[in-house]
Amino acid sequence: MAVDRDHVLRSAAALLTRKSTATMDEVARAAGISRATLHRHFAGRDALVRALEALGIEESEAALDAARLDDGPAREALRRFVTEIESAAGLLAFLYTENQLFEGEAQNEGWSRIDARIAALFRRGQTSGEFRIDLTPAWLTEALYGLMASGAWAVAEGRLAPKDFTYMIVELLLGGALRREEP
Amino acid sequence: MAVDRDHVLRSAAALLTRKSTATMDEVARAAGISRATLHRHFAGRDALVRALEALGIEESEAALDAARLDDGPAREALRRFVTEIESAAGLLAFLYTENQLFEGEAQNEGWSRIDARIAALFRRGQTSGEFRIDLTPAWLTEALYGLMASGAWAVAEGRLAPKDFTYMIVELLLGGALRREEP
DNA sequence: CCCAAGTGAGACGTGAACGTCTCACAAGAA
DNA sequence: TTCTTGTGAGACGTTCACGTCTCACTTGGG
Repeated sequence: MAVDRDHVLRSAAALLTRKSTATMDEVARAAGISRATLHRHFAGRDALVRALEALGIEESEAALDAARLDDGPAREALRRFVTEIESAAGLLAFLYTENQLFEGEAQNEGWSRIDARIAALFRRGQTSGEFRIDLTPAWLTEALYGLMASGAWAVAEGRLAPKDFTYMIVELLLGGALRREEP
Repeated sequence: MAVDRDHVLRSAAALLTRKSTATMDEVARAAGISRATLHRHFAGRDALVRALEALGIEESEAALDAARLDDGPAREALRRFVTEIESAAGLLAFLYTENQLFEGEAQNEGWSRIDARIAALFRRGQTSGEFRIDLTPAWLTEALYGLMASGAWAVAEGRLAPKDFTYMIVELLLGGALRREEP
């Protein structure tokens, strides 16, 4: 009888990834509940987005934990992270663009924590000599977000096979498009 | 007296890059005209977005022409293209996300032409042995869009210096994050 | 069995943005 | 100067999604 809050959030995430302007009614139907019930659990669209944001942050931090960013080569840590985050990539792509229009308002501090952890990984790679130092950790972090969003949309629209998601992102981010003699 | 259509479009592009949900009134004020006059030139929000789309396509094709994609090493052609497109990157970032919600409707064929030309550049680079072949031209094209959007937003929000825009995008896309002994 | 809690369906009022319209005014052309 | 054209300001009605509310129904617990 009781609505599964987590199921509602994941349905909403899946829908909003495809159509970021979906109405509350569409969100409710996608979750298989009525608009009234949706409002009983989330005061309004804003509250829903905030809940999705919290979910996105939670999943990101879980992926960061599972990827053990401090262990082994930075490149392998990055690969583990992208593998872990894949299932949440669509949600993150939605939140990434949604954040663009929160102009003025301070962004959730959770994102700052996540940014810092990812940037620290790139910095560690630079310090160890694994990564080049002319691309700043902040930019590499930003680029990772952009590639994840592109990858998530490409998968959603059938332009990229889901199984290639991690490989394409990690290989491009780490190795770039240029062919190299020595791997 | 007569309104400068091009000026209106560029104002709208600049505003919508920052705030994609801006109202027609905000767009009008940003261009320094009244809402009534804006409606005299663009029947509605949809028509405005279509006009912006046409502008984005026009600027993209102009950049493609100016970059002479068929000349010299593919990597240099790519660098020329990103340099040429930089001034329109914000507009393209807006259109890139806006396209996500045109589900169902066929996208403007102009984008198909542009996609094809960029993908052809990557394919040329692969054929010549310059680029690796395990990353598909379609994905490299998608990734380029994603990085341009990330770059444009990062610049708009002050996280990236405008002068570094081209370098960061091209270097990451071509060379990746890994440090290499031989350049 | 009965009751309480949660849900679905739908009505209702609200507010925002839209698109249209009118009218007065300013600028350039005749 | 006079006339024409385009603009600004604002009023107006419409649409759409929102948030709230009611009421009947279902489901699970006591």
